[in-house]
Amino acid sequence: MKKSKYLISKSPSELKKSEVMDSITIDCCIFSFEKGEFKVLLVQHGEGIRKGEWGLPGGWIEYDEHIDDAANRLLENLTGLKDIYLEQVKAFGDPNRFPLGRVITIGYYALINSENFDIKAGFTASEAKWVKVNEMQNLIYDHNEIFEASLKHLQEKVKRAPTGFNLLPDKFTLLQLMELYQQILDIEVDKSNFRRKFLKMKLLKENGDKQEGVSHRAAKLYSFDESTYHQLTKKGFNFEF
Amino acid sequence: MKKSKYLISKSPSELKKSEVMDSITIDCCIFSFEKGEFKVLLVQHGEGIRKGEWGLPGGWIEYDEHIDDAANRLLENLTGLKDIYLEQVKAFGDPNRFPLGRVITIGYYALINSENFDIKAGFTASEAKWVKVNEMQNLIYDHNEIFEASLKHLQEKVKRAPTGFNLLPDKFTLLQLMELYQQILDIEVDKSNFRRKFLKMKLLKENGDKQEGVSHRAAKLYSFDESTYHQLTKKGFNFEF
DNA sequence: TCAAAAGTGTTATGATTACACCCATGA
DNA sequence: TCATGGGTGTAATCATAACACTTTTGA
Repeated sequence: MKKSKYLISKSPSELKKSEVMDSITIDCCIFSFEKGEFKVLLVQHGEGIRKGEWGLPGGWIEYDEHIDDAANRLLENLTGLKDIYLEQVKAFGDPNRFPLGRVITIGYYALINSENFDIKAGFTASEAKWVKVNEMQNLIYDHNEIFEASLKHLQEKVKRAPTGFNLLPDKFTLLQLMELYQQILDIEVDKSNFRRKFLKMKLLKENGDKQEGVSHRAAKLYSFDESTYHQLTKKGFNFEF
Repeated sequence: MKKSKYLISKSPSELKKSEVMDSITIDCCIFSFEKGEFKVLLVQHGEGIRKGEWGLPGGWIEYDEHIDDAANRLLENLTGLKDIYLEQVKAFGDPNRFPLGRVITIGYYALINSENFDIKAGFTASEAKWVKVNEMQNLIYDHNEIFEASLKHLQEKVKRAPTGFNLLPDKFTLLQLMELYQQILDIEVDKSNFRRKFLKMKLLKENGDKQEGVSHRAAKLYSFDESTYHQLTKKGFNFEF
């Protein structure tokens, strides 16, 4: 599928079944947390009437493809990564959201661990960029609305399930985790209280490793203990701070 | 729009722009709480290959109509009620969810106060029925999945915003409210603790009225105080029990 | 030895839980 | 007077918030 999402060359009803769905698309907020900064990936539109403007990456859905699979395919094409954490936000259906015809879009968000990610896998530097979540610019179409809804959805999710781990490397320090929560939720938390609360949950396991090459006391490294999470998942967690 | 949602007489691409979107629909869980019972509205399909089976009410989206407006229109046609509480759940996009072609559906749920609702406004008795949420039967297509997702969405919503009031009449007793929470969340709560917690929130106002015609001590009637809610809404509520 | 971040301890306050108990009303 | 639901009180326990404090490390 080489066609740009935003270039409609024929009217939707001329498209054949064997191609893609003609009036519905996917748009995706890809979040990352790199060097303590919470960011989203934007792409520059290379074709169509809004050429050069920035928006969220998106694409069409193939006729016999699950919408979740379409989002995963899009993500893999863009980043080269498989098995990314992905969640649907909702459908956006203002009839005027897209100027060239009636197109409903389904918003998704993805959480990637930018450690093993190379933006050039999908794009050259001029076509994609990371921007800080709290410094979002004006985006094409209704993409600011999609971004806001995705962020809100992630904030709610992160408060009741240990979702944030998907943004961190396998091993991380407690203060990295704390910084992550602070930035996603846009709050300040007390270090001591954060430690106590998180450690009490038994979701983290130590393996004796410590930070290396830092010019201060080396912090213990933790990893997320999925097994105890699944045991406790029924009860309903509360990650509020 | 007289066409049944589930009867596709022409292939989607033959439909004209001036009609409806051809590969996307709305399905809606309509919840009510009547005589202490938490229920959903099911309709019997009158046309198409699955004639006679039960499912959620649904319909097409017009070409120049917002999806939320489509859901509202559907709801009004069905119930005769305007300004119903309505929320989108998500899109459902399994390519095999609908046997006659590729149709993605957007799930919504509505909360109605069955006091001022007459099911016959939209349907005759043989075409629609209320079923208890905890006694759900097998439904057509993927409607069980849509129902489960809607219920979960409502459960989450009700825990962090005073949403449940939409299911109650304007004036209600504390124990009716408690019964509602118990049924939506499928939990048991302590009467005394429920009272204390809810009253401390200042979301309820008394107006001196009491129950009438009951064969036990008459309970005070409360109503939801929207103004204090909006003052406090920033802080983020916690309705967990 | 100093800065910088890691990590610990303490206390007041408030929320939650699990009870037992009393009250008002119509049948 | 009794059944039925309405409504109150209390004490133990647990969670949270706001602090001050100590430890380790490389430069």
